[in-house]
Amino acid sequence: MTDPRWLDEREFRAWLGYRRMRLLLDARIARDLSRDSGLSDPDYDVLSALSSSADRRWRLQALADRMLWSKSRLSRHISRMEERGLVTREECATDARGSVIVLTDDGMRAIEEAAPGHVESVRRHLIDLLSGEQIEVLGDIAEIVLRHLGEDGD
Amino acid sequence: MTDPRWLDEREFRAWLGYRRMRLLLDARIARDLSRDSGLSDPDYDVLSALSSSADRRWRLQALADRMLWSKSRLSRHISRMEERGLVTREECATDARGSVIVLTDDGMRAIEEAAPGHVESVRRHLIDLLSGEQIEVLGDIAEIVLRHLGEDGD
DNA sequence: GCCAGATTGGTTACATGTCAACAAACAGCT
DNA sequence: AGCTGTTTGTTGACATGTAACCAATCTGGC
Repeated sequence: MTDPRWLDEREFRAWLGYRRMRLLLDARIARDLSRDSGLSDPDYDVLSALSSSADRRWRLQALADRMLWSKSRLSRHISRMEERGLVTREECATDARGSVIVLTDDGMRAIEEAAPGHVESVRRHLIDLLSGEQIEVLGDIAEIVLRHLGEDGD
Repeated sequence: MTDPRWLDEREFRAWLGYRRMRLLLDARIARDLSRDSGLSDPDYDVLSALSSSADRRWRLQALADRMLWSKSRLSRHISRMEERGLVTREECATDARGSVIVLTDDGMRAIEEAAPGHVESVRRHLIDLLSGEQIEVLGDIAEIVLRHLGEDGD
């Protein structure tokens, strides 16, 4: 490899800023969420994904795919949430191997109670700080990066 | 709390995009780094921070502050890196409680060998995908968010 | 129907992070 | 000096993520 193209000042600022923002912003929003609702960030993601389904249920693998989680991670997390009564597992009617994750009434109540505060937190620490154009560009950046990651395999 | 101001379409796109980008982009860059150099992302961060010092050494607490890590996390990570010969601990001359983390020659070699590939990876999956303006805005966003997080305490 | 290979969900072993508690050392005040 | 409260780094108990493996089941070709 020849001498690499190091990051210039502006590029480095963006990269370092992204890294630090990721570290602190996510920690802050997770802390707010936990304090206000007793849910962890992953809890919220699972409940949110489940509640987006009309019948409140998902096959484990399908849910893992949608969330970009490993099966293993989701299986473990579901076990923990099951102990707290937020979700349950049911057998799948069409595939005896399958396990269907179902949002309980308690789980639905938990996400409904947590959502307003969570949105407020996201607004306070991110969205409401930015101009409309900055929000637009952030969306663009994410779209570009994600499309690129989906395309290449190397 | 009255009815919250839910995120509109554009805001939701930015927030969800940020979340997914964080998940996939970081995983991808970490995977490249590990494959090419055998270093984990935290390894790289520690080595990078240490090598930025003229004498290759930092007090543990100061290093933790700079990296925005907890003392506990850094202490544990240093122990693991010490076993691999990347860093060592020395006693502090001016404070008998203190522990000074020192980058070894092997550690310096590791970061020097890893850096070009890492920069290349960051370019390929992020920086080179974006326009100059988008890079600028990303830096702006991070600056705004980080300044805000630093200011408030609630 | 039967078999080879893929898929599904779970589990075990392990890596890594958090939190609380701790001993040792420091710093400021009297 | 002596006392008190703070700072420093480490550790034990625990929460949570990953990787490799496994048994059960499904699938498609024969």
